[in-house]
Amino acid sequence: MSESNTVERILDAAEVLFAQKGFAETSLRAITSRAGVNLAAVNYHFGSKEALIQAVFERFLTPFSAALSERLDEMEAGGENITLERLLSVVSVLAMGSHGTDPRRAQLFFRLSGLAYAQAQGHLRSYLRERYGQVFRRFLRCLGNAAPDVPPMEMFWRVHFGLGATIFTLSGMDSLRDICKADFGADLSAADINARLLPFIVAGIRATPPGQS
Amino acid sequence: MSESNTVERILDAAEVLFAQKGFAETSLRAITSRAGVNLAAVNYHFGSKEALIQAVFERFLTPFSAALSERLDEMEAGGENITLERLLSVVSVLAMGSHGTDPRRAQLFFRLSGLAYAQAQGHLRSYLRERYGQVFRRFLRCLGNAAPDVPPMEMFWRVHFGLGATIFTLSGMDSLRDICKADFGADLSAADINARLLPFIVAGIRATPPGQS
DNA sequence: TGTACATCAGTGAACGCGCGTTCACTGATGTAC
DNA sequence: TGTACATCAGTGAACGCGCGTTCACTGATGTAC
Repeated sequence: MSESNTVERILDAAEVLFAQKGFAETSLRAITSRAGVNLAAVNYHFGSKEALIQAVFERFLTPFSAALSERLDEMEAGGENITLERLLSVVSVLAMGSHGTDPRRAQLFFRLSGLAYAQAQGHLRSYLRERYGQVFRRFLRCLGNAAPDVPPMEMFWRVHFGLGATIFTLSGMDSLRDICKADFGADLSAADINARLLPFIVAGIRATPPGQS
Repeated sequence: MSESNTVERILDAAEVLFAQKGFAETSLRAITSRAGVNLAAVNYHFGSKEALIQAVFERFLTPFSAALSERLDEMEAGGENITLERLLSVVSVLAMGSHGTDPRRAQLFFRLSGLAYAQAQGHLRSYLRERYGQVFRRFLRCLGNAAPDVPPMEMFWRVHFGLGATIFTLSGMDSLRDICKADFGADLSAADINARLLPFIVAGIRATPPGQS
């Protein structure tokens, strides 16, 4: 392998611990000790804690956004009529599957995204925007084509509403699932929750915009 | 006043700084220096940083949940038909207005809630659940009555989806508003965004549940 | 009315601790002549 | 083939810093006799 094993182990450990506790609350000592590597290795390989955080996101998002781009290419080339449901389920499947087959990875992904939005002082947010903004805007355009009744600006907000519902729910999924089990006796999987999210978001996006008949 | 001025000033400063940076990233030195009080005053009045965090939430949520309870009493006593739109707009108005008339306060509230969900290691989340869970469950029951076609468990999830959309959007409102202004030339107020959230959530909650005709 | 004591908000300085980062160093591997 | 040097992943120990918390103390106000 061209990448050293140490780098991967640091990223694995950081991913889990950041998702569990947050960025500021996770020390490099905790990460390196979990990874079984020397404390100084983080600064040796990444340069700083901040750069490590970005690297964790990059390892998640780069394959994801590449796969999304590719799927969008295929769908557009196919000339088929691309529905809202289709677009959202493609994203959902890619998010769940583009990091190996471990569904726990996908949950980490959403937890980290939630943290990133809540905590990031700017460095992370602007980095993500610059790095992945293009794919995001393309996806937004596809959504607009699939729901031509919704004006672009309305769509912009509704996508963020849906993103918020997704990130918030999947980021706090464990405790919500516990409550659900205690109150309703139903033991839901991540896929079950996803299946509930989709119709909610589709209906929200399709809602009659305010100030329209 | 029975409460000392120092206590209020600490809470004011903590509220703003926590919302700006997060809990771990905000030091007691930053808070006390902004408040213009002695560093030791936080531990004197609150006992610890953790207790200060809880106190910040309590000052927000206690008047809010009391006002919500009261409004629900009124509505139920009135015998009127309580619609989904009505319920959600009551919550929205109370959240916006129950902390004086300053709309900036409401935005802080959502930012803090987002942080609480993302960061809270448990102490804050379980504290909030214990302290305000009853009002929340009552509100959930009202929603169930207003949309009898949605099964209780489905409603549980959809309310959290809507909560997620709200908290996520209003918590990151400033930067989303900037993007919206840059991309669409529209300068939206918090009230405008709220007006867009409401139909999205109502439509999402009313969506045909999966596995139903 | 005067004195002794209790209470309490607030203070200034220091405490020990864990943090991210740095630095001189090791040892293995590759390269040039 | 042998030797000298360069590169590079990784290490162990220490650095200085900012953190939350503690503690002995002050000064004002209230209370008992």
